Amino acid sequence: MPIALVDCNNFYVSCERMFNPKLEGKPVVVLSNNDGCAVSRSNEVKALGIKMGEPWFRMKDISKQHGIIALSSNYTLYGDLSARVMATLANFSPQQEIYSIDECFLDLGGFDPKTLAEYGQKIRKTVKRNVGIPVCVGIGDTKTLAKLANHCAKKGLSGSDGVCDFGQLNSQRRSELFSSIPVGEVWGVGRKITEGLAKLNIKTVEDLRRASPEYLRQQFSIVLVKTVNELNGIPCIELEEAGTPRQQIMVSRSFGSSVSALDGLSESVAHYTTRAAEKLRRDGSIAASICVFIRTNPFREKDEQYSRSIVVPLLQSTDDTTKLVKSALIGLKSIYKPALNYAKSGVLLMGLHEKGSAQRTLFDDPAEQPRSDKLMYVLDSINQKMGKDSLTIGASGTKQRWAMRRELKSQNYTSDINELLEAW
DNA sequence: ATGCTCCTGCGAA
DNA sequence: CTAACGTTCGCAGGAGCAT
Repeated sequence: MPIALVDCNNFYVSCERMFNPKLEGKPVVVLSNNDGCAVSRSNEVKALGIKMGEPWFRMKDISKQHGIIALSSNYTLYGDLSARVMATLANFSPQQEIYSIDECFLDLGGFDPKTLAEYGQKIRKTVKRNVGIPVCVGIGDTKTLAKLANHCAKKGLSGSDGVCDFGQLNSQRRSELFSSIPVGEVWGVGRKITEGLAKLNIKTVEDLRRASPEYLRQQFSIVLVKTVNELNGIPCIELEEAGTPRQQIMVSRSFGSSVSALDGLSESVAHYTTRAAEKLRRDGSIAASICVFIRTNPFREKDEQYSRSIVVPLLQSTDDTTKLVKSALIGLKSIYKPALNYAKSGVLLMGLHEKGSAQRTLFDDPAEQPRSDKLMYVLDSINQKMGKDSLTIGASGTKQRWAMRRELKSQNYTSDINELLEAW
């Protein structure tokens, strides 16, 4: 059963180029939050040898030399364009799994196997024309093979022009191709496992494909065995369609500059909890506990280091921002240590379950739940109508000096008419 | 021996 | 001028505990 993996090329950079064509043909990087390090690179930047995750301050010199254009990440824009790409791709298959912001799997079972490469080209042309984003298509009998085929398509391996269909290869050609690909390119094989495999002299995809599953099970984990099966065309990882809500919700950020006082940390924690609670309500879930963490900057080795977290159980599972914030701030107070340079804080909502299934406590006030629901409904409605944080809780503060740096951000072209006009 | 919860490591984008 | 290094999610598996 063939599966396609469609992946956008240099997605964030491609989004920026769509609304600013002057960036076309030039070296462009998009930076992570806080303008920290490279998370998306144009081909020109890759050619200069700049690696994924390279810190911005360390590439400033080479950037000046080659006129690299750096941009802060603009998730409002990328999220919006992602939704357009996914909606377009949904037309090409009855079953779609949106795997990340820039890629999805499509079930191509039932299509004529001989025409799949052609179909892949049609997908590419349609997305490019309708949305403006370039994509590559990989096709294989399992999700792992589809991912690998996509890698080949991106690299232009085995004569592929943006589309690679492993179904077209006979076993001889496939072996040759797999022998030329380092094992670390396989989905599920990261740094550690690549190291471990190298010790066993398993270095290419072909080496891994032919390795003994029993031996790998003993040396590694069941996950790697599944990967090997998938490389051999035996499906072990199902296509998952949307529906199952998340099991945990994390919101955390590094600060724009370090924070020492409890006040500043409290504001940040209240703010992240507000964001997390919004996601929670969007999922239709409630949380049983909230974890709060703070930490100093491990890269500043001269600073005293400190990293603590605490789980605060809620008396009753809830999706109420005010209750979650109260608990989070109690937790924060208990782990706060004065006179340190904190670099980051965050919250994690845990023990999530469906809202309908709330366990009630013996001493419930029956009027309380509807009151809370009504308040959250009003809060969400106003913010949806008037914009994020039009109405928010006082504990988040107003100055937010800890807010992250985004000095190089482009406009919100697709979600704010004034910013679009400004860009013209 | 079995089943849980909590925590860490790993991988992914 | 200096210092400046991301975020969010799931899964596996071991430790620790209770039964």
